[in-house]
Amino acid sequence: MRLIVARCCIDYSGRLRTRLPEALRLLAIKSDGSVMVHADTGGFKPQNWMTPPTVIEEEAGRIVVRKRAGSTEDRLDIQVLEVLSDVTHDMGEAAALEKQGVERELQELLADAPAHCGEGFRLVRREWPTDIGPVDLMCRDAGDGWVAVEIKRVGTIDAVEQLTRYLERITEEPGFGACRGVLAAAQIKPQARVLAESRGIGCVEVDPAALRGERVPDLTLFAA
Amino acid sequence: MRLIVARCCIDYSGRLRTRLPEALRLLAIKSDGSVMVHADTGGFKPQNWMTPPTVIEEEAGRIVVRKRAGSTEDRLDIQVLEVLSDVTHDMGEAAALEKQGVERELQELLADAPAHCGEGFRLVRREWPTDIGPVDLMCRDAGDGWVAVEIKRVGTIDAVEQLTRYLERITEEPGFGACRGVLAAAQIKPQARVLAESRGIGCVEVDPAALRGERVPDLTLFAA
DNA sequence: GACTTGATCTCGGAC
DNA sequence: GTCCGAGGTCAAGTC
Repeated sequence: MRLIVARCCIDYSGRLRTRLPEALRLLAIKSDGSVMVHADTGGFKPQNWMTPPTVIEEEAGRIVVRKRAGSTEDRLDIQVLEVLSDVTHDMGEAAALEKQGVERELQELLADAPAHCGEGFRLVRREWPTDIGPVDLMCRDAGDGWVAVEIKRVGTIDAVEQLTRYLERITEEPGFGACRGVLAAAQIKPQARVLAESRGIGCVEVDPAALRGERVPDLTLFAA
Repeated sequence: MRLIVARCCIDYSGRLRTRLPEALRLLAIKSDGSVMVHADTGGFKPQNWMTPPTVIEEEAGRIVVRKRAGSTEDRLDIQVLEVLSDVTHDMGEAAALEKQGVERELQELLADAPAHCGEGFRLVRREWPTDIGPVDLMCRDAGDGWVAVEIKRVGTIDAVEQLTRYLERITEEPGFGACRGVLAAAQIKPQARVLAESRGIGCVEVDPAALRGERVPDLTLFAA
């Protein structure tokens, strides 16, 4: 990785055009050709960047980064006015990031314990297919009625729209005339709740930590 | 800005939990408290990061970055095993990025030339207010009928949903019973087009470059 | 302060 | 290849 601290001004053209006036910035060039332009503020997002594959041309006082983007070209034109530092480090291979706690995990937990989505719910199938995408969980309720469950980490108005589209499709199929909808999420936004209730869609907030803890049920609870 | 190149392993916990095994990485700490962890590959997104405001604690072989996140805490725990470089640069103020070619520009161009959204369209108002947000352009068509125009750079299924919600509200108002909807975008996704047409919403693809070129109309076209 | 929308989003998965 | 959905989205603007 090459790290350059320099006074520079930068023009980008591609899907849009931008200009960065003269200032001190960090230019970072990764060994895979990634280029980032960072100011000393503004969080993790660069002011400008280019993802691989790139072509980097360098001459006195100027670095041009180019990339084919379909029929057109992405171009980062860096005018280097003053270099304060320019160092390169050989960093070898990086290891991949391991994640837990996202939507997929929540779906697995609720598939194992569908009653958390509603009294007496039993799982029929995960990823129930429709022609506009899969329903996360298809269940039957205590009275054997069909229930489509949409799972999100955060339940928003979009999740309600998505579930509504699924229900439109499902209720067109024979045998599903009475299919209900339930939105299950770790957190449900108030406006999503209002929209859901106005459409007869149920809302359930679930606690991932509690579900995780239940994964091995305490069978002694009902013993003795 | 402080730039550290070090062999390290990192644990993040917050909305989710992640682990990064031992490897050489760049640790960048901005003067506003932003922290980024970059490998030598993988584009502009850091493997881990923390946006301001943060609290950074440092002791031998360890950097802990913390942040209040509601009732819980975000925490980046960096075990530093070997430091190859550790430099700090004073970078002063950065200048803001100036953009052109995004949705706002497209709205301005179409407001100046609403006929590109449909034959004989005349602009009544930009940002027409409804109680769920503003309609980009409210127009009347050649027959004086109302038309709500939603503008996107890329027209997706979400844009159709958004316009549908506006139309639901507008048609509830007296005098708008016949309001039509048109989705105008530089590019419209096929599935969005299908959904739009199934709901009676029109689709128009517009070329920003052509609109830009028309901005100063060639009046001599009709002269002499 | 909460919520909504846009983004050079990025990234992954499915068809 | 194209499209759609998730994201520790981030960040800006509005209510």
